[in-house]
Amino acid sequence: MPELPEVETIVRGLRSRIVGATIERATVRLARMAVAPPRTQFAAAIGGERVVGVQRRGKYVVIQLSSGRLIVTSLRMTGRLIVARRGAPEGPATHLVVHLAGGAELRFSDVRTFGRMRLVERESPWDASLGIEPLSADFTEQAFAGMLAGRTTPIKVLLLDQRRIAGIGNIYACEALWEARIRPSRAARALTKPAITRLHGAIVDVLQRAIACRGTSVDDYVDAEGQRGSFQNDLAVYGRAAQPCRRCSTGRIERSVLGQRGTWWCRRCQR
DNA sequence: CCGCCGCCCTGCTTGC
DNA sequence: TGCAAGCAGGGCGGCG
Repeated sequence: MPELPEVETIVRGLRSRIVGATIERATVRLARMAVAPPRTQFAAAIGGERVVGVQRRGKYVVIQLSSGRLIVTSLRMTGRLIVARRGAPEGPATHLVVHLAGGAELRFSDVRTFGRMRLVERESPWDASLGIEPLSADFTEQAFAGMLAGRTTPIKVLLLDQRRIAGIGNIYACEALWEARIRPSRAARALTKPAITRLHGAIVDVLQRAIACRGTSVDDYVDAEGQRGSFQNDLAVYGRAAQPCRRCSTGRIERSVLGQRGTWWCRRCQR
């Protein structure tokens, strides 16, 4: 499940490998993986473009093209973006290949086929519905407090809402709430000022630590070079049902469901 | 604007 | 042991 730290790691890998390269052509093997504006063929449209930059926005990989257009990729749960030499062994479920001049290719694979690669016209407000970047200067404690004010939504559900904060997924929502000692089901508006301060800091901290570990590989995630991350070794709660809490050691990690998503937490030290 | 629900899809887990 | 049903989950469209 690529979330912000995984996508950031992928983007950094892509940046050093495909910026400056010219796109010769693309092969779309599974049509629904490639979305383009009406009456535009994705593969034909990107042929001849040059890659001028690679950015991250929330959980999206944004490849900037010389025409000013963007290739915006959503990896969802099992999507992978890997750069390889032409002819090198190919992983399973490779549904789209972008062939680059010089013999490299960008491979987009996805076992569950939920991922999408979208061609976006220049000046398009494609990310208008995405919220604040949690690692940017805009993510102040005051801005965060403003999102929570008056909301009865469980705090964990709010953390997953990409319209407010962009990039947090299930793993890091669980981990940040544990670090801040806040129960995931707590109504957002019920957080005290000290709790908001702790959670704001925990979000930034856990995301930065995960980036330093090149992401969490609990299942499918690998970076642009096909390498796994290591933050799965540092997880305090996610996927650790029935195991002792790493902080209080007497509490056992519980699993419940919030907003249709598995949620892991310590009943003893998260309130 | 807001929140909720169902759908998309396939591999793994569960239970008989 | 074998098989089918159930489950998982990010984003999006539809609905109230």
